[in-house]
Amino acid sequence: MILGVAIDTPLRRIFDYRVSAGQPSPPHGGRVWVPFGRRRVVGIVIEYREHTEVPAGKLRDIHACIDTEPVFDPQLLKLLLWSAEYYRHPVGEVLAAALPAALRAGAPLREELRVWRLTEAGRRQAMTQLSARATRLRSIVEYLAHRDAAPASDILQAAGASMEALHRLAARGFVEWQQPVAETASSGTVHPGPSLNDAQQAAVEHIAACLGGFSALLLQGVTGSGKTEVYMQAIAAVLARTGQALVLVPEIALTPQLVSRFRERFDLPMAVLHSGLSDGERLAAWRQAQLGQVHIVIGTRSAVFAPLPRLGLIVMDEEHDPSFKQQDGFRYSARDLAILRAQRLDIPIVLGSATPSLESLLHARRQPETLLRLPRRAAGAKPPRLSLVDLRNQPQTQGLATATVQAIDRHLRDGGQVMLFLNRRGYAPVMFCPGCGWTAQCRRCDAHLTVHGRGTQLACHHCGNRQVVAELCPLCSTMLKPVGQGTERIEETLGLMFPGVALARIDRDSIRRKGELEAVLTRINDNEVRLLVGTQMLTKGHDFPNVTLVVVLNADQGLFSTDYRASERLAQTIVQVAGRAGRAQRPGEVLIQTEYPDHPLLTKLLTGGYEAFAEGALQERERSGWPPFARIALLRAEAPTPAAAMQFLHAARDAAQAGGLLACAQDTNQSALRGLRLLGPAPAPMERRAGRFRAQLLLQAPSHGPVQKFLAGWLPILETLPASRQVRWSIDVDAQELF
DNA sequence: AGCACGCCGACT
DNA sequence: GTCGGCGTGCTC
Repeated sequence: MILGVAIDTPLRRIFDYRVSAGQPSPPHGGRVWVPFGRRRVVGIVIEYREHTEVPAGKLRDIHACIDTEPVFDPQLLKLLLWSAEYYRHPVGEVLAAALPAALRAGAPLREELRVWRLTEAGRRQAMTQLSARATRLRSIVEYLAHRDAAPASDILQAAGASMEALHRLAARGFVEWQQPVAETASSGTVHPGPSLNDAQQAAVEHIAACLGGFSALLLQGVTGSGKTEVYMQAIAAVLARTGQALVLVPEIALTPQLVSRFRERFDLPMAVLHSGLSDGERLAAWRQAQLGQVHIVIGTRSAVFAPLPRLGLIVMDEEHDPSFKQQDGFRYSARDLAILRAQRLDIPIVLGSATPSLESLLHARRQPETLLRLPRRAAGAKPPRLSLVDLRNQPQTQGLATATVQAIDRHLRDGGQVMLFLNRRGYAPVMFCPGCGWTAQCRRCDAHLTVHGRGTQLACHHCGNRQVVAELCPLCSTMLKPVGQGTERIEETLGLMFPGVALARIDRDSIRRKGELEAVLTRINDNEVRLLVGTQMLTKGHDFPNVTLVVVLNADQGLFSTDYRASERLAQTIVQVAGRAGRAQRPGEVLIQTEYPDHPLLTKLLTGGYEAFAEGALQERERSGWPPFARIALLRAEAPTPAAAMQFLHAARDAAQAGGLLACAQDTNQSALRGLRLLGPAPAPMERRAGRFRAQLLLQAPSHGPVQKFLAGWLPILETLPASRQVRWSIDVDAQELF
């Protein structure tokens, strides 16, 4: 019998192994130990065959089976195999990404029920009575001597012994096993939620009516409209049918507060899955999910692969968030895979957002019955009033326009809280020489160094490189000057303008440890802090009931980007930040500082809100042939020299030409590659990063069929290109950021 | 990615 | 005379 085995390696193929007739054969989707080169690795069986093309001299036997049951159920395995193919990523790495590290390393699938310990006799006499030559037995005793009890797998691994050795010790009365204490089951009740408004009620009823079949529902609710409440009541309906629910959120930062709201409502076993867990915690959560012991799983991106035997509903919160697309390695979109998973399981998925992705809006436009709207804020709070502050015609102090300062002062005196949003951490983005125009650049990136610590330190935000700042210009010895504003400097300026007003800054530099964010948020909600400055961190999900004024300090950054998605991101950010204002009784005000008050993005957003902006953006995308009206993939390359990266991409392009792949694309009749184009290669917008030069080649087609067809023919050729050895290259299907 | 083999510079 | 640099070749 021949097994097709997926191995955690960047090689884009599976490896065939033999299993002899007498050996126990592992299940499909189960793990095996196999010899691989000179290593012994864990692989996952994904094919059973009678024959193989592999020459007999190369074919090897598997070493051992690890599992008697699959680690991935057939549905999940199929989804993973599909993903590997779709994202053109090596299967072994894809399967590894979906498995907790412990299982990747060969840990048992099921938690071991037995723990082994030394008996009293073993503790006193084993070392003296055991033969000096029984090294394995002695090391087991030694291992157990300084701990209470341990599962067999730990003991055997540490002692390098086999189960037989443990049994021999048991026979001599030196060790014994016992069942660990069973966990207490939770009561399994769902507390009633608050009463819903009409829109919420309609949404919950609609979702509940969809249970048991596939539908992709967009829950478009303005910030503060009570989306979480809708999720929870919809989940209650699934639980009532004994189903499991999967809740996906963009960031770990959002999980603690969401989890605590869920725990208050659901007195049921739940699990949390995110990158902040230890290997042991992740393994435990994964096992509980797989055994169906937990009813709800809340997790970040990779939780889309969580094993859930009775999955009945998927909820994806902040569905538009870019962190649902993995940005390195296996570049999957958790959003797209969650929809696919729901479709294959024939269950509904709820995509929630105040600022839906254009993909979701297009889908809702084509199938209006899938759109659920929450147009009003839940607690009867009024929507915030947005206005622009024209930076061209008034004096500013350190990036704060006079009108802005006056507004801040007014809100503070009225007893409100003020939040300032600036997507730029540090003190100043540039260190500049007034004498000769020199600026401090990163040695390894095409970027300015950012000034930190009131001008005492320089740091590169792209490669992490840090250095102490020189006071004088290295060229002309003039005193250097920090130019522009970051959150640190805004904090300093506000401190001088509003002495005595308690101030907090929230960004990656000020929030270092776990729990620090929570602590600051508590101080804010207790009204201890009146002025808040922060980056993205402020925009995501947190509730600030006392904030009455929100200021967006530099909206202009995203207005003229080359990235086709930048304007969508900017609009989403502005609307999300604006949504932080006036969530309780007091009405909110939002000020957006700009040099371009007539820019269509801003005027659309102000007069018609996110929907008007999105409408315009969709028309623009349709006209120019970008997603969601087309599909793209990006071939990225990075190398120690700019020439090497470009050479590889040119070679890749030529190879497509030579292989006839592009000729088909230009053929106007029924070619499978119709309408496909290659654009570039071109250097990345920031060509040099961390000392490596980056370039990209863009693939564009009217639908994903041609993209897939093209990549299937192209990738095997790329692997054989001589130029590929000089570069690190990767393919990004449905790329979201153009480098 | 690992890991080993293999052929040229500064050291016990 | 050896330790060790990373080029290149392979993994069923």
